[in-house]
Amino acid sequence: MQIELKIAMNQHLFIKDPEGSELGRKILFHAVEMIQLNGFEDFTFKKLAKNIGTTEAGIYRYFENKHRLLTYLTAWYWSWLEYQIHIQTKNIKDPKSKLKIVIMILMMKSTSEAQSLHINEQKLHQIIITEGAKAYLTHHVSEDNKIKLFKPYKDLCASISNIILENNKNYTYPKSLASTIIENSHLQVFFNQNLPSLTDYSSKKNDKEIISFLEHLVFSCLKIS
Amino acid sequence: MQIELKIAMNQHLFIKDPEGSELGRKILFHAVEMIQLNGFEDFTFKKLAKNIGTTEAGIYRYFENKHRLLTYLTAWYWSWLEYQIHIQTKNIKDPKSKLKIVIMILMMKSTSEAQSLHINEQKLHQIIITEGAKAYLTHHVSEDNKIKLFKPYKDLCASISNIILENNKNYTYPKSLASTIIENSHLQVFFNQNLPSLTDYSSKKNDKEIISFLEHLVFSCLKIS
DNA sequence: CAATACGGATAGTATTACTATCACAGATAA
DNA sequence: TTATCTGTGATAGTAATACTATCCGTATTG
Repeated sequence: MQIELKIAMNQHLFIKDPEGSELGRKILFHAVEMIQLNGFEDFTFKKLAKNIGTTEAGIYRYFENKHRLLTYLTAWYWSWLEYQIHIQTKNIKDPKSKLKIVIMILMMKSTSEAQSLHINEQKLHQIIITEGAKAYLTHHVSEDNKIKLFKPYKDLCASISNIILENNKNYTYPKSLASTIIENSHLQVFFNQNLPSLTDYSSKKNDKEIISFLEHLVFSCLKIS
Repeated sequence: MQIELKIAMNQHLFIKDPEGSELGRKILFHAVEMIQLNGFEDFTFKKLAKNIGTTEAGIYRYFENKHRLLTYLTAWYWSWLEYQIHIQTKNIKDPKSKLKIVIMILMMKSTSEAQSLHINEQKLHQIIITEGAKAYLTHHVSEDNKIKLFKPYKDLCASISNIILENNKNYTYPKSLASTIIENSHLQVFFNQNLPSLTDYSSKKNDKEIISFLEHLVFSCLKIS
């Protein structure tokens, strides 16, 4: 059984809904391929158009500019993560197990059967590791925030925050700890792959130690052994 | 007494040493002003040249491109931080106090008397919060790493890592924890200023709670009460 | 049948990110 | 003293980027 997944996206993230047409879906698919392969700076709408077989103007009918497309992809990713957390923890009683599942999902070691057809989640995860922070590290973050572009991130953070509080209802900084483990789960992978002397992991391929580090960090903060 | 501070920079960070000439120092000074004011994306060599009263070609004699200039500024910042940690902890015996000083320095709440004449450390700190990660979050991070552009970051991380081990010599991930608190000290400030619902702080202006969060995190990991 | 949506094709502009060349003034070295 | 080197200014030019605009055909729908 293949369950298709459709995530509702904020209207301001696009001009025309890319999931609603063939060309739109091609844009998403090829954008993910290209950004993952050569990075966001090298990525241009002209190259994307050429890859798809359409024109630059064709892409601009869907997205205002490439930064908005990146914001779209990150928003999609946050929503997808929150959905994963929701379905994979809903039948779990033990709060500690829930938190471990959250970390596994953040590290992409656990995916439910539901898949998106035109967005490759593994490749998108790789994009988020390197480019995700660029979606909000801008001079226009406040305007973007006003039109709710980062709502999926906040919702994800709130979900994880609640699971943190289930583990220790007296913990003072549940949201800060949530944003810390979200960002740090990406950063530690990036460092392990590219600047390993900023970490202590013995293997570049295996993420077990990163997971162990993150679990230790979270459970230490929450005083759970 | 004014103590001037001169930081030795990797030769690959520039074409001509900007600290060695009047124009070079103007480039650094105005680059910091401009990037802090309007962000790195808006910053161009043409605008910088106009602000200084020189030409675009004049800037290119000092830096290959604007990304390399950003890398220069971040490298300078890491070196400066490590120096601050060195002098401000050298007479401290208690490892826990040392670690608290490290956190204060990362949060720019503690500066020694030595100052740089043409680089404003407070403004540079603001730049690092928003733009610092962009220095390494690139497709060419490995090549940049090969020519040692990130050595100051690694040295800083190693210094903090050693102080962590002084607190708990059995802790398994001292460098990972060091890179975590470095990056997170910036991120939590950014979130507090721009996306506060990702945090739990009550004041946008006061960093006390961020410091308290970071201290709790570190000392929990190290099992120190 | 008319209206509208979708997308292909072409053109054009301002800005960005450089590269190259020439000229000149002041310091230094032979 | 003359030659040279260094630092900077001035000007020009190019390829690519990041858009914007217009036109036009085709498919869908009401």
